[in-house]
Amino acid sequence: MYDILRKYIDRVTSATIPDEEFVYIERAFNLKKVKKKQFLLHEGSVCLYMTFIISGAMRQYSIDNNGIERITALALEGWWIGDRDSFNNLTPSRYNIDAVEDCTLLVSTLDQINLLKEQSLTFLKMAHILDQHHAIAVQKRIEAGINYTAVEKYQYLMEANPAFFNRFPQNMLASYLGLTPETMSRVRKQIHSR
Amino acid sequence: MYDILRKYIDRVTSATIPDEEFVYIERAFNLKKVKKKQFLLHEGSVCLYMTFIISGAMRQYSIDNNGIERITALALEGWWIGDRDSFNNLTPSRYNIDAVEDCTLLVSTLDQINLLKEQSLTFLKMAHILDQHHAIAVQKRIEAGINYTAVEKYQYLMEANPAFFNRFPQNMLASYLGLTPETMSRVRKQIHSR
DNA sequence: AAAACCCATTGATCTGGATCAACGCCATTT
DNA sequence: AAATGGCGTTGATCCAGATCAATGGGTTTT
Repeated sequence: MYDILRKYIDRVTSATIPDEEFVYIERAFNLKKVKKKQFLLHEGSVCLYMTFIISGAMRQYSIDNNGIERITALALEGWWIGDRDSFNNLTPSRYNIDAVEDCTLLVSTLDQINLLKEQSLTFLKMAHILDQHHAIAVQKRIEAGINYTAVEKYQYLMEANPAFFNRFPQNMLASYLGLTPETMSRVRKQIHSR
Repeated sequence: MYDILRKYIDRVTSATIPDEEFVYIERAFNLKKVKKKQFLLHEGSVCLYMTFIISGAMRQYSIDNNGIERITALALEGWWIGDRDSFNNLTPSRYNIDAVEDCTLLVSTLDQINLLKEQSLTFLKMAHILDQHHAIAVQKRIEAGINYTAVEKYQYLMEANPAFFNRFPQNMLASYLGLTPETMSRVRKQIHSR
């Protein structure tokens, strides 16, 4: 299990993490399995874990004033998921996180992560690089959300995260893009018939 | 000039940076003045500077396929501005950055920043905290862009960045929110008449 | 001080995507 | 094998916000 995380860290940092350093990482992360539809975080409670997905698919969403789900994040194996704000500041989260497929996870608490950042320079470096990647990806998502038409949003998702289309149902993708399932369906038809 | 940056770092890190460490920071940043409408970055060229604004107001924007400006970022004194993607990866930027008011800036190159992160642990810590803040702020902007109505977007901006309203013209705020100036004007009227 | 802009405002019209409604197809239950 | 419920599709209608157009005030330019 842990070797998947190990390979991931090596890849992100373009380095090979030494065994004696990886020991700290193993110690900081706990294995956790969740079944489909099981929750990792409930709205109103503090997000206690930063999670690395070994296998499976998860989603993060909030419930708006009209009671409908707004998906804010989708994640597959090799991705991180968690509410950064709640996790770092120990404040109640506005989000729910649950499993879309059965998942194998590696989870770590804030204390464990903070300790780890002091113990492993490689992990600190990885965290920093991830923040950069995150900032860039998120920048594009902002522009898509504000400026793009429905068709452009669909195309942006196909380009940015093609894997999502095989793993998440249409209605979740629609919610993630801020579209209704009906519009999503029509866009899909329009694009594939060309 | 530099003491403004110093106070900023102290505040963000909740610490007092020692003199001997701050010397490195002074060395890494250069003072730069730009007049209103002057450019700091042109679309197509690499973003060479990460910029801390001592005084003044700046904007970042791109030009869409129809030739209209899409403002992606607005920034005032005490804020950072720059295209992270282009800056870190030395790739051509899709954005323009120019001054909305006369500005006094502290700028630093990628090499200088990287060196500085090794020299000053406080600066590294600050960069890390800023990334956290950025991630949280940006999360809200994504949700606003995707889910909010025009009125809600206006309210979100009033809450998140009230200072913008005294410093940037309405049409820039409209572009930043993904609205037309006309809609912005109507929303404004509607909200203030209540 | 005129001219030329820039910017905000208001009105009229148009349209992309939401909403409402109905149907059919699979999967999962029972 | 029947029943149930989730999911995608299609059609009809509606509406928030865009677009088009005109006006006037303020500020910068000459």
